[in-house]
Amino acid sequence: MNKATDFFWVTLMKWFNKNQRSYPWRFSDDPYHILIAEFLLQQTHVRKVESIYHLMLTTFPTIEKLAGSPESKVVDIITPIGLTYRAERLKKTAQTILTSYNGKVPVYYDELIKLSGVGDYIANAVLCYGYLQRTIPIDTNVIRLFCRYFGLTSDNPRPRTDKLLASRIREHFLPELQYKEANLAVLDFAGLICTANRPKCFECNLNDQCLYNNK
DNA sequence: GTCCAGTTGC
DNA sequence: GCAACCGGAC
Repeated sequence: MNKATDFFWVTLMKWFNKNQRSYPWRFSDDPYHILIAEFLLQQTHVRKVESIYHLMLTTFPTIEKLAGSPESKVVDIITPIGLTYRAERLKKTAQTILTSYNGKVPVYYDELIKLSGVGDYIANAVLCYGYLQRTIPIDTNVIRLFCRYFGLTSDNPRPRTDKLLASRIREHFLPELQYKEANLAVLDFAGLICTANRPKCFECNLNDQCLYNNK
């Protein structure tokens, strides 16, 4: 890893140690909990997910419960956060895990990605947070932060969907240790400081070397 | 109006 | 590859 990347991670982790956010799903490494959390979090502000995550897990404490419950019961719970088609995918995925994987959330990317409603991001999130594997789920926050700081560009009008960009980040800018913490640090930093609108560059401790701030 | 811990199907 | 999906916050 080069010096600039090293400085980025060291500084970011320093910030994270003082400012990290606390969410219930961060206290679990149960792949089922992670799967539920990531399903709820897609295209949805974390604030809103906080309020129903607990209800989801108390209502469906196990994969068996979720697979055996009527879809409408899931819809009722997630209606307040929108994208209710997630209910059908959640139930379908629970059933698949039950019947095809003996009730255990798959450990392989190729299997995860086949589940209904599970794409590249959720598959990597389950592997990283649930199975503590050395991978990074790349979402809109990761893309935004890296593009700004390192001046990465994309031909794609929606950079967050740019697969080439994602592979470049995976290849060149990943930390060597503490994958889980590093991922969370990016999410928190991007959510609190390097926000989509009106980023708080004035209170950013990375602003010295940030290409976005110095452009 | 834009954005959100994205995924899917056209 | 890209729009559509959904509700609420800013």
